[in-house]
Amino acid sequence: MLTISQLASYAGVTIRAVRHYHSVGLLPEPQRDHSGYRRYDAAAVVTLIKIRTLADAGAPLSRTHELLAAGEDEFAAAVEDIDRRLRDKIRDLQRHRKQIAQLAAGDSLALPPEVVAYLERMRELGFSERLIEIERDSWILIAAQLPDHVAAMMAIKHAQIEHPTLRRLYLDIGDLADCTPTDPRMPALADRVEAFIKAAGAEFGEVDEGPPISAELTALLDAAFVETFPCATRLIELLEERGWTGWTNIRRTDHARTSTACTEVESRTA
Amino acid sequence: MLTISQLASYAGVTIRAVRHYHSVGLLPEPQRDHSGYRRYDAAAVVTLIKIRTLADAGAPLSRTHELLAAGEDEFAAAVEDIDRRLRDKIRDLQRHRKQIAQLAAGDSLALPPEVVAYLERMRELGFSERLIEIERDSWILIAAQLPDHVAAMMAIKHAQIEHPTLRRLYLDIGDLADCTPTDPRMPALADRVEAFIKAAGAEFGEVDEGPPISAELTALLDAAFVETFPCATRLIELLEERGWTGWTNIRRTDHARTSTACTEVESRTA
DNA sequence: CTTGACCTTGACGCACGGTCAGGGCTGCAC
DNA sequence: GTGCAGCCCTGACCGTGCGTCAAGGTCAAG
Repeated sequence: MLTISQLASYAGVTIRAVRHYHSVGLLPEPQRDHSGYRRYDAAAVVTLIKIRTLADAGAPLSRTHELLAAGEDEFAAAVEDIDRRLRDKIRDLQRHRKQIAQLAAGDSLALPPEVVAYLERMRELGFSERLIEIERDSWILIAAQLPDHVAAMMAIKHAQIEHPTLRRLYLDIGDLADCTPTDPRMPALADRVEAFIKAAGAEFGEVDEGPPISAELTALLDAAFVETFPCATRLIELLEERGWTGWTNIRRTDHARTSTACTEVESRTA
Repeated sequence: MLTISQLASYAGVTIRAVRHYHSVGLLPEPQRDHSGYRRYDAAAVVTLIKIRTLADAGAPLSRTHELLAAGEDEFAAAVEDIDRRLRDKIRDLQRHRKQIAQLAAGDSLALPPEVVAYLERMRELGFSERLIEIERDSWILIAAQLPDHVAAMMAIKHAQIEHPTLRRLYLDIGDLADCTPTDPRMPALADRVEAFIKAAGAEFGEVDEGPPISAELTALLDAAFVETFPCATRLIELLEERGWTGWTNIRRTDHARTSTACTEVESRTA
């Protein structure tokens, strides 16, 4: 007769596992000797090895219970089921590996590669880190909501950033990082923003269907922008005096014509 | 400002998950409004998306914590580490799948295919089910202890089973299933067992090195055998009268020459 | 005022044991 | 006899990553 540790070592499991199987009814409690110790026979070893075989093969313990008692047909069906779930798990893990592989540096965390490339380009062109960060965070949000539209929007952004006027505008906005709302450069900046929007509207015409950035997301992006650039509040005020509302999705105030899709995207600077 | 449900839906997680991240310190607790509700800003969405990105990629939450704060180098190292563990997991699961695939019918549970084939042959030859069961269980035990020796032992067993004298002996032992220790056939059976062992010893000569079935395992197998065939106790007694001890590893009593490896294996009938 | 949809904290549950804590038994050496 | 090492016992908490229920408080609309 075997003690619990002998049983465990025969089957290659821990004593704790044996007692666990007892507690869940997988392995029947054996007789006890005069001092209360469990005493096992060879059949217990066999049962335990079978349990481990099933468990090692990935079957949940709960099913192991039925499987030990099952006939050939049920058993075969159950094996197939377990196998299917193993396949699924493997597929998931392989997907995880691919995702992990794309997580190279900080910027690419949660971002598609087009956006990473765009942020790289911003760095090359000397944009302020603060501006790049808010841009990155904004695109994380957008990519999470509209993954299928990111590529198209990015193409436009890439084109824009090579446009000298707009680039100059971005650089100057980046310099506003720590300025106060009363900074003297603000009115001129508002004029330049307005001029650019008008020019863009004239150049690309009007398009009603644009990327469906929702009003809520727009508000969130605006809020993130003013959070990063406190004086942006003032800039937006100045633009409202000139008849524009919003920032991410900047438009003519109320009765004026709605902006085009292109200006929507083009005017996203943060 | 966002409520917890809005935050959760932006990042594609459940409210419960958000609160869980708070509780483990992954996501900082935001401000509360006048009625105690949590209020989030865009930065929280970004952090949450990053957390999910890492978690979806298979990083454990505990590490996610560090990863969010890590620099590029640590991050790259950590990613590699996670990837390695994913690979390991995949390898394990694939091994599980192979094992599962071998679990076709009852006999093969925890048994290598050679043994399954042997049990099949026993069935074909008309051995009693009881004998086949104890044989199967014995081999489960042996395979668990000495997986590398099973193939060699099985080769010998396969040869033995085709030997007419031994086969006849096995068949008769199988018929003892429900007999009493006083069954009149016992002495003759003991004589035949002895004769066979002697013949086998003469035929194969003596070999000192055999498969290392330990004394404990031998005792266990003997115990399992007498458990299944109660009258085996009597048979072993009769053999002891004739100068033999044990069963699985049957040998000359004390001073007599030790058995050869071949007889050890050959005499394993259960 | 009611209703239903939201929010809060707290706690249990899952699978599979690991790891104490607190105590008893056994056998061997001194 | 006594001390020690090495077994054994039960009971209970720990960890993962949340799901789910309980028992409320809050908010906006009808």
